[in-house]
Amino acid sequence: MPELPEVEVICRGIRPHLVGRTITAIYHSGKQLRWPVPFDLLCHEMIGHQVIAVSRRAKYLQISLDSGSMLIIHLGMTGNLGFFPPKNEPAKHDHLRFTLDNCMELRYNDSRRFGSIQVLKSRETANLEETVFRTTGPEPFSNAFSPEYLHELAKGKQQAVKVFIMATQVVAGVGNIYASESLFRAGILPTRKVRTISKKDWGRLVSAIHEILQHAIDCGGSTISNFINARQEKGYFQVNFKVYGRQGEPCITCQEKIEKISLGGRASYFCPRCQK
DNA sequence: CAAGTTACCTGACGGC
DNA sequence: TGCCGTCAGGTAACTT
Repeated sequence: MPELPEVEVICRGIRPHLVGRTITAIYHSGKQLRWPVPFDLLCHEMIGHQVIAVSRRAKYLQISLDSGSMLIIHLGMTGNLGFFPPKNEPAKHDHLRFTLDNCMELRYNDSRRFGSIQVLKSRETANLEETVFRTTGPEPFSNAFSPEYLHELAKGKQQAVKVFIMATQVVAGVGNIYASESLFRAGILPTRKVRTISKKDWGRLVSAIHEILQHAIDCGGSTISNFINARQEKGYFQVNFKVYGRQGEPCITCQEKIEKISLGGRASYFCPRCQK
């Protein structure tokens, strides 16, 4: 489900309801996510502790506790978080429920179970950039994500640019939808080999990624099938899709038919006239 | 090495 | 109505 904008929307949505709250109980469906859920550790590090911060790095949510420990949550393709009164019956695929001291529950729902939950003890939360995020590229809104950085990293590489910008080692948080949309905005074909892209075009792409991601965050993310924010509201960026899911339809700019191809095993959409 | 493919899992949808 | 194949917002572990 979520790319960077959706994770950011969830992060901002849950933060005011979670910071300052103490976890009083945790329930687990018993089902494994991407990795087994470290349930005993989760209970030990969280129950009786207060949440002091909620943040995002790449597509991961970071929940910091007053014990110094940290919960790192990835939502995979179909994961979501929301608050519910405990008397509400848990939904199918609610795999974790965190009861709070204000009698609400934070629930983690994930039908495909591609998401993950990690618990870091206090001494493991220092230098996350050298440990957990050692192989994760810069945030797209950071200064490190520059045309110079991309141009240097692309030297000698044969990779298609769409596969390149979706690689988490290159830049964090750009998934399948926003990769296609950003390349359309930048006027670059998704199949272009990265070694052939000029620094000027990398500049266009960096700007396009900034604009697309920011617009999507402002729209509350994209809701394709089931994305909803912490208040159970849908995002509406999907009405702004210019190429994603529009194969066969006319390009918004030139009326040429939008094409769909597969790159790196992922559906990729582009305008064969506007993108070069 | 880089680059391409497969696996993980459930649900929705289209064709028959 | 249902059965089957395909596809889906991600990522890591394979193979080539």
